Amino acid sequence: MNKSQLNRMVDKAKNVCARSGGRLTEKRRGVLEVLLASNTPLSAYQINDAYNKLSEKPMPTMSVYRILEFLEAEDLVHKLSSTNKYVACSHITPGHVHEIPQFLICGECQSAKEIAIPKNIIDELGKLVGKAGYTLSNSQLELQCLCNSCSASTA
Amino acid sequence: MNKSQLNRMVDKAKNVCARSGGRLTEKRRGVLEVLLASNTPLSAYQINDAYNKLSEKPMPTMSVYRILEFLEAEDLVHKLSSTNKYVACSHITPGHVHEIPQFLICGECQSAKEIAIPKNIIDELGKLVGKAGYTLSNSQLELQCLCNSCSASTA
DNA sequence: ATAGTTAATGATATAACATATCATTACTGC
DNA sequence: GCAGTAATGATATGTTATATCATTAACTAT
Repeated sequence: MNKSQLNRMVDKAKNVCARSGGRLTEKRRGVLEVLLASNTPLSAYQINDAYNKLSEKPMPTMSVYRILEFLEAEDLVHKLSSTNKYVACSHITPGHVHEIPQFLICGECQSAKEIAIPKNIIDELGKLVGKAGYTLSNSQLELQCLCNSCSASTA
Repeated sequence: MNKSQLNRMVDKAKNVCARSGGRLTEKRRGVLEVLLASNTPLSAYQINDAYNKLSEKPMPTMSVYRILEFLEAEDLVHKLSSTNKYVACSHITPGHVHEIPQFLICGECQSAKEIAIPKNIIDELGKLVGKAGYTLSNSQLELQCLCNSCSASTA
């Protein structure tokens, strides 16, 4: 993502926060920028390192976790629980109705792509789940995949 | 799971290992029994604690991880990567062809149920993934749910 | 049966991921 | 500018996982 795209995203993020009364502070913005600039999901500690390289003043790890928590609540960031990594939401738009995010994670290059899974597939899953005596609550799917460029170079 | 069911499972597990040339040692059997006896998935450290309560000789954590790795390779145990917990496979049968396991995890009581997801749903997912420029590799779904008894008591 | 080999486990250290808690600073509304 | 709230800092600790080298157990071939 280039500089001007990044700035546009940050502007949108500011608006997302404004709507909810949240404050996109300097540090929160910094963490979000680190994620927006990254090609792959990052761990909290990786984010911390990246942030500290850019900023004069290092941030304690604790703050990174707190900030990630905030950004997740604003739907600006998602956590990939299968890999313990964090990724900027690819639909940062004020007023955007967030569906449950679904991710394709490349096992080779670690890239992650956020996709939408059509309602009918989710509904089918929901029925199955129902038959098994459960009810879907928050089903963020994280699918282990290979991306095309990695499967090309592997082959 | 009662004692005789457990023994049957362990016997089957022994056969599963025999087929692959693996050895179901005392300790590996102990770890598997801990998981079979549990109502919920357990972390490696919880397994360690449970094992150490039963056995005279405590086992180092490292061994638990190694044993879990072995049991996973034999498809006797699955790891839930969204919760970092381990669960005994519910289809321990020698010669059983393992499909990708799918789990429903109750966010309230933590119970996990292993289910099969029909091929057609997986195929639909696979098509979607293909359109996004990825290929499914190992897609163990872990769906966050509520089980019926928890949703009854919550309501 | 035993020496050589491989598999399994023990012991120890350390890395990676995450939360708890109390103190301090910064912003916000009056 | 003061009171109240939100954000961050500092520090400690808990939890999950891997690396590595030493030791013990089991299997194999002679």
